[in-house]
Amino acid sequence: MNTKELTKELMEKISSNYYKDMKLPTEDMLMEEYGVTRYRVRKAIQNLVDIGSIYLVQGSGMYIKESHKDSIILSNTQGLVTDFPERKVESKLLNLEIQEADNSLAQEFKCKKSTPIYLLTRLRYLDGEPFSIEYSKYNKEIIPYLNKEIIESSVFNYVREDLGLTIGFADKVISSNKINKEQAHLLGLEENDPGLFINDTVYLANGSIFNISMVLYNYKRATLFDVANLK
Amino acid sequence: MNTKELTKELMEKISSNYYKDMKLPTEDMLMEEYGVTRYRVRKAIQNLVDIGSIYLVQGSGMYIKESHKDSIILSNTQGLVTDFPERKVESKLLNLEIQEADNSLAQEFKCKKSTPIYLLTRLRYLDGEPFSIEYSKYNKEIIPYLNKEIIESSVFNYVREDLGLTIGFADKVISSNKINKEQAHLLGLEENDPGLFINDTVYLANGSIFNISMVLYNYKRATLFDVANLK
DNA sequence: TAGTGGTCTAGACCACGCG
DNA sequence: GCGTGGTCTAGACCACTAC
Repeated sequence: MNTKELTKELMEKISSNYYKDMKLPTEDMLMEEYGVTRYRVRKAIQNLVDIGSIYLVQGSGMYIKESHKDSIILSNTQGLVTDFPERKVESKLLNLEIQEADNSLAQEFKCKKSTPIYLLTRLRYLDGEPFSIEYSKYNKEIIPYLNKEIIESSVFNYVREDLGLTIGFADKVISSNKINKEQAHLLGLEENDPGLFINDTVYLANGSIFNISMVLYNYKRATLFDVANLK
Repeated sequence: MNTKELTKELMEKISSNYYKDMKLPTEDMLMEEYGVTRYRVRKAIQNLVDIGSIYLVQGSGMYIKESHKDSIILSNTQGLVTDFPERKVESKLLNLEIQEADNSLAQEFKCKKSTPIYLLTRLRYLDGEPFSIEYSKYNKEIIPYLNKEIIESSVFNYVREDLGLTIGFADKVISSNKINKEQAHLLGLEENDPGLFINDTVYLANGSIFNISMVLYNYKRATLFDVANLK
């Protein structure tokens, strides 16, 4: 059992309330139970800490935190479909076009000028109610083909599973601002209501930028979760 | 040179543009240069990745990202004073009282009922302009004494340096909502303008909760930054 | 294929909490 | 003082990029 498998195993045990005293077994016990070395136990444990599932106290033990399953967990958000596996996610494509990168786009994507870029807008629903509006740009040299079907399910899963690419990380800038009349209409809100915005720049594992998005979340429905390490 | 010192050293070199090709030396070179083992080099590097200073590409190298020094870096925000060392941070105490924990407060703090709790409100200025309003609660059994002077500088620094306590981590829930008339007046905004909210629960390294806050940021001035690991 | 970062082993010793 | 997690060493081998 490698680190990834062990992480998954522990995540499942935690979310199914297997550890009723809200404390994990000690490192030594996990090493023994799964027949792995301390390195793997600690790596898997670190993954759980990073997503806010548990916290560690030196000399004492590893404690399970309350679940934050209704929030978007910033440190590893993989898209709505993956973030909320138990809920109904639907997407409606509002606009799709291809544009050649001008200077500004080329700079954002760190690509050559006139590289083709997909521009698209999606309205996303969670449990049947409008949840977010997504204004996305994809480098077409990396993602050569997109269609309505892919866009209305999960672009990230398509990139990973069908294109076989490895997504690396995303830079996220979070802010709040007033929404306009059109956005309000789409989300079932009023003009000038608050909007929760995330500007994403998404990198493949090889360092190239394949996606830049602005996502506007319905302020009545979306909350974000993060853990800050202050040691 | 231990991991902490090496991390600091590399952070300083990065922020002073020492690495002009925007790439760090290889792990082997850093091991040699600082006379440390690979373990420490990789730990220090990981710290830089976590705060979004650099990103790593297997087989290629370690690349420096654009600085996000004007955003609050969520993964290690230590309070405004520490987050913006080059800018002027001022705080005005609006309210300070002590209250015994009722059932609800006791549950939040995981403390006994009737534990004394400090309640305080601060208006915080960045470079002379109103930046945020902070509604904070501190467990008085852990932080036995607070006064105007401490509150108007940095409570976190007081906790660390004067009380000698080690802060562990903070859970953060981020949302957006309308602000009320009083909040608008304090921040120089209009009633029902958007507000960027963070609800913090802050733990000591020993696992006890010493601080719970709601912070309302001026939506025209504050942005948050985070890196999501998607591998 | 050379050079880079990623995973992993098998240990040792340290720092902290808790009884 | 014992048991817990934290730091660290000195290696080995793997996976990926870039040429």
